[in-house]
Amino acid sequence: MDSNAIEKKWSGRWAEKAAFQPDPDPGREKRYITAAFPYPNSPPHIGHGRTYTTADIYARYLRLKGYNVLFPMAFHVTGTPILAMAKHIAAKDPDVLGIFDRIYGIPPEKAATLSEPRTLVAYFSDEIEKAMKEIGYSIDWRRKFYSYDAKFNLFIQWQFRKLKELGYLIKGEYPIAWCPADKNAVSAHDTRGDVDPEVEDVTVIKFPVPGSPLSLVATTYRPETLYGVTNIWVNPKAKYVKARYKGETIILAEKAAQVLDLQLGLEITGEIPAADILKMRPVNPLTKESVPVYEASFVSPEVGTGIVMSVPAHAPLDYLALRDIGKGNIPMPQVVSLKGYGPAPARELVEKMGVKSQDDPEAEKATKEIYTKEAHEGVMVVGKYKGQKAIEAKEKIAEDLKAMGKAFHIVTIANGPVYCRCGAHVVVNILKDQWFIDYGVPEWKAKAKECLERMRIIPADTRGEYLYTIDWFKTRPCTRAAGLGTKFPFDETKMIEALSDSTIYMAFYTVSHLLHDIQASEMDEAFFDAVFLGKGPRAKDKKLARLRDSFLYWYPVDSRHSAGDLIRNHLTLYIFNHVGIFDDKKLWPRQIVTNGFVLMDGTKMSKSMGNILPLRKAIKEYGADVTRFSMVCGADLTSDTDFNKSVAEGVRSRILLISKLVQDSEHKTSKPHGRIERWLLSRLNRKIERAEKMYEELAIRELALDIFYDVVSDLQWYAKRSSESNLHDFFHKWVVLIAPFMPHYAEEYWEMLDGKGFVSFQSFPKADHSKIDDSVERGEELIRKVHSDIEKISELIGKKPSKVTIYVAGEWKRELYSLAKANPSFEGLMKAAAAKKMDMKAVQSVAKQIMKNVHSITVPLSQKDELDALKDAEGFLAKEYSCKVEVLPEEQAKHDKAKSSLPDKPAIVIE
RNA sequence: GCAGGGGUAGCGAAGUGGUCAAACGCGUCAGGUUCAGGGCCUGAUCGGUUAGUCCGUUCAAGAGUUCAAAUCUCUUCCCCUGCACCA
Repeated sequence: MDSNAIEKKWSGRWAEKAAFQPDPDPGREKRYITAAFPYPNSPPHIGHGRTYTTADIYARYLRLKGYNVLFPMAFHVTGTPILAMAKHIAAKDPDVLGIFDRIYGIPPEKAATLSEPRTLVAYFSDEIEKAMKEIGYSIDWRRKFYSYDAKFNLFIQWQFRKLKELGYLIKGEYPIAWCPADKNAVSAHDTRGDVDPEVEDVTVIKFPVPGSPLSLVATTYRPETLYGVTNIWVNPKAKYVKARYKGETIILAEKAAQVLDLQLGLEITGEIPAADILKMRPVNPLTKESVPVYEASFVSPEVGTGIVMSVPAHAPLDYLALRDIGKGNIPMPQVVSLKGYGPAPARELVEKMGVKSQDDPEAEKATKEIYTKEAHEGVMVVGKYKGQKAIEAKEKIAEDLKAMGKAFHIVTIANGPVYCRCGAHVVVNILKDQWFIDYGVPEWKAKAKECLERMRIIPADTRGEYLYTIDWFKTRPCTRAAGLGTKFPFDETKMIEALSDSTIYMAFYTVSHLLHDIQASEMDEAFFDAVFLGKGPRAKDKKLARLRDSFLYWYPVDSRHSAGDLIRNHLTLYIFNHVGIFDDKKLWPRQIVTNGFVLMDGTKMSKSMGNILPLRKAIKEYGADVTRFSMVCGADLTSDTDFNKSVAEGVRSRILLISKLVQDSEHKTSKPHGRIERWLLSRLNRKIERAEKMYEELAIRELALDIFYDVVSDLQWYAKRSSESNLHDFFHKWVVLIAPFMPHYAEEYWEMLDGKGFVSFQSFPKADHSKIDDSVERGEELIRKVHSDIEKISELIGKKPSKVTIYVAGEWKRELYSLAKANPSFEGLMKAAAAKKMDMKAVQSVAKQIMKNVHSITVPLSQKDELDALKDAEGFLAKEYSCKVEVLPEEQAKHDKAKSSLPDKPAIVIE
């Protein structure tokens, strides 16, 4: 059977019959499944497939359970990455073109035509759609849209108007990493070396200079150490300036002033030579002490304010700089006590490490060590917060100083210096009218938590992560200056940011295919209010009733699927926005399912490694069903799964084996079921019973092991044990069970087995309890054990058996097991046996065996059951070892060894 | 640092108190096959031992609870992920 041909055949038929294009059907219960929509800036690879495959398996399972199931798909094109990709292509970026060529097989000529964002989107979304069709996702493609479609834009703008009405949209200041040359926000992919600029608040403390209106402003990460300041540092090689800031005149480095101007609004009034500063005696605002100003080379005019306060007891650099100018012996007031150190931990460590000077690279190591240690273990020994932890005092002191006007804070690049690709030094800018969504509103948070509580979360142990994220969300900027998507309705020069426009789009799917005959101009506030909220002036509009009905039929989303990394943003935003926009709790999300990633041959797929397997290539090479299988069955839902050739090959060869067996059992026969068929069906019905629960819990891996791998090994055993194949009944049930995993083969098998209609729409098999037969299964286990024992023994004695005799333990030995259960001690058992007047000599040796596992005794099969099983296998065993095989009860023994037979462990005599 | 998740045989990965020397898959080794290779089949794969057995030592390290621990408790070490404007 050629898998690609089968796939084509069945995907063709599904499409032809519009099998997966459901419409509201009030007579049937619905299930609505969505997965995070793809971002088409490159072709799909197998890593993209896991979430959708999981969702599709689930959707297909629910269909078998009789639900009317909707599984739609669309494309997310919002934001800058598509623009960036188009730009790279336009610039003929060799890296990008090389990856397309080598990995995805897109020749440079073809790639060159994709320099327009919309062309690029069209091409890659088409690739994704094709791949998704080829792999057999049961998606309703009628509902497809792009997040830059005009009608979708109107929907999103409506959403934002609602958020504003609710008071969730606010305007404020926001610090961002900024390139002063490009006059643009900077993120990781805009910087040299792809450094992600981290912004960080830093405290600046004012040291007023007596007798003048001036203040020196010192930057510090450790305001609590202000008690221990001995002096101020400036760099004599740097230029310093005076600047007006909020009615005061402050002194700081010129470079610092330029950088900070953006956020502080400084007016530079003149230069001031470092030599003049060195003569000043500024006042510590906390201790009111006058301190000298000294020079130090470690002070960088670009970091902070270019002025640093010196706390030699706790800052290695400060101590080193003092020592460098011959003042290493001045008194160093202690601020923080640190276990294992004396009153000046910085000096102690510096001496211990033998750091040479402030320019010694070791100085940084010492600094890091002291800072982290003191932050976590340090306790204040002076001041208002004496006795408190340094880390707590730090915040409080900074707040106190700010409240008194003796300090302020600035925002800097924590991991600086970072450079823009244009070469400019990245600084921090404060955006004055940035729009935010305020996820900090307490009622909103409370609703989000309520929703979470009502929701089913799979895997269950990720629930805490959602809760954490809900708590952690504060205000979140929701617009950007550039990118594709939707214009922000209250400032059309801005675009709605990419995570903010994809929070309730699942509602849009319910009507997206019904909008053809509705003009965009008609889709106003009242339109969306009517369709999605059922209120407003058009709520009774008959024309909109169909849309409203469709929405109400499908909503809420019964299961949302995504990779686990989206819990921290998208999935939590999804919860927030649903509970925010939709008052009716019946419309709130019901379930979220998250999964891990796909590894390629054990390592993370990456462009630089070149180990990316394009999805369409995988499908072509291994077939759709094998690819589906290999993507999701290798690991638990949460953990990463490995896609590799040998796993895929293993799946394929198993499918081939099954195909062969199905071919042999195409038609129903009237042949009766023998013991081995009964065994197989017993196993199958047990699996069916378990499978339903596993499907409900999306225990994909367990399912795969149980209803696929395990079934294959059952079938292999069956093939050995049976003389002729009689599997029609078995497959008729099993094929439906496995169909969600391998829909194409399942359809093909179903057809071969004379099934009617699509297997995709059959009923999930019911476990037939009358077919579950414990003794048959245990009997078969026994046969397997005996089979392998014969193998072992004949190998050990180094000869092929010419005759095998199997002695089955007598009934009295079995009775002993029951007695042992009631009397779980050696003496107890012996007494009980004596009371039954058993042959105590024989009992003793059996009892010894039993006592080994007295706490976990299982009652063995009866002698008759064991005999029946083994006699049934006589022919099989004889064939296996090409010799005569005889099964006898122990009582008919012709050999001493028979005595050592035990329940579940017949004696075997090989001659 | 904070939060979350982990450390099990050569590898991946099950296993949450007894039936565990530990599923399953891969790899490796041996044998078989109308056998180039590959595939397929059978067996082995902690050490020792044996007519199918039994014994010893294991589940990051250490301590404890228990008749019984990979599984429960405590301590330590190590690893991974996230920490915001990035889709």
